[in-house]
Amino acid sequence: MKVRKEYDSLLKRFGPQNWWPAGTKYEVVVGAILTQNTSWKNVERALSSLRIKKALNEKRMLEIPLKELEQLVHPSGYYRQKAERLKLATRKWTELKNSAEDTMELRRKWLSVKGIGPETADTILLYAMDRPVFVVDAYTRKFCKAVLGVELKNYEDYRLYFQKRLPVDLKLYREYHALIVEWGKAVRNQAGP
DNA sequence: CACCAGGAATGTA
DNA sequence: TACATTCATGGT
Repeated sequence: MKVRKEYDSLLKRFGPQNWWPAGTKYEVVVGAILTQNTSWKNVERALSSLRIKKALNEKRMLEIPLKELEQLVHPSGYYRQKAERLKLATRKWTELKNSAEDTMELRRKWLSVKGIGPETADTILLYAMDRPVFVVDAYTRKFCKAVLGVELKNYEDYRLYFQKRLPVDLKLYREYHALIVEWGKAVRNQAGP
C-alpha cells in the first residue's frame, strides 16, 4: 500500500507523463532498443535520421543495408550492436505484434532474441503490446532504496515486488514507470544520489 | 579530464 | 551464482 501511496505522490508532483502516446507501436520497439544505456536525447537524433530516410517502419527496417542502418543510428551510441538488434527485433515484432498469446509466453519469446534483455522486453510488452508488465530500470532500483527503503537481488524480484503490490492495470504500470524516471532525473539535477 | 545516460552479451571463477 | 569487461555517442 505504500507503493500505491508513493505513486499518488509522484503523480501529484510531476503530473501525467503519457509516454509514447504519439507515433506507431513499432516506433516504441525501435526506441526501446536505441535507448539501452543511452540518453533519450541521443535516441531522438537517431529516430529523426530514421524518419528522414523513411526507415522508421517494419518493411524498410528489414530491407535497409546493415551498414546504412548503422550510420542512421550512429548518434545513439553502440551503433553496430543496435543496428543488428533492430533487424532481429523487427523480425520478431512482425511475428508477434498481432499475437494473442499469454503475456508470459510472449515475454519468453522476446527474451530469446539476441539484444533483448528484461527491461527492453518489458518496455515493448508494456508500451507497444498493451501488456501489463512492470518495467524495472536503474531509476526503479534507486527509487526503491531511497523512497521505499527496499533493496532486492535481481530484475525479477523488483518486477514482482511492484506487481504484487499494485492492481493489474496497464495505464498504472505505464505511468508509474514514467514517473519513476522523472523522479530520478529530478534527484540527479538537484542533489546527489 | 572523468563520468554517465530510460542495458545486454560475453567471459571468468 | 556473482562480478568484470565490452560496446560508443554526446552532454556536463
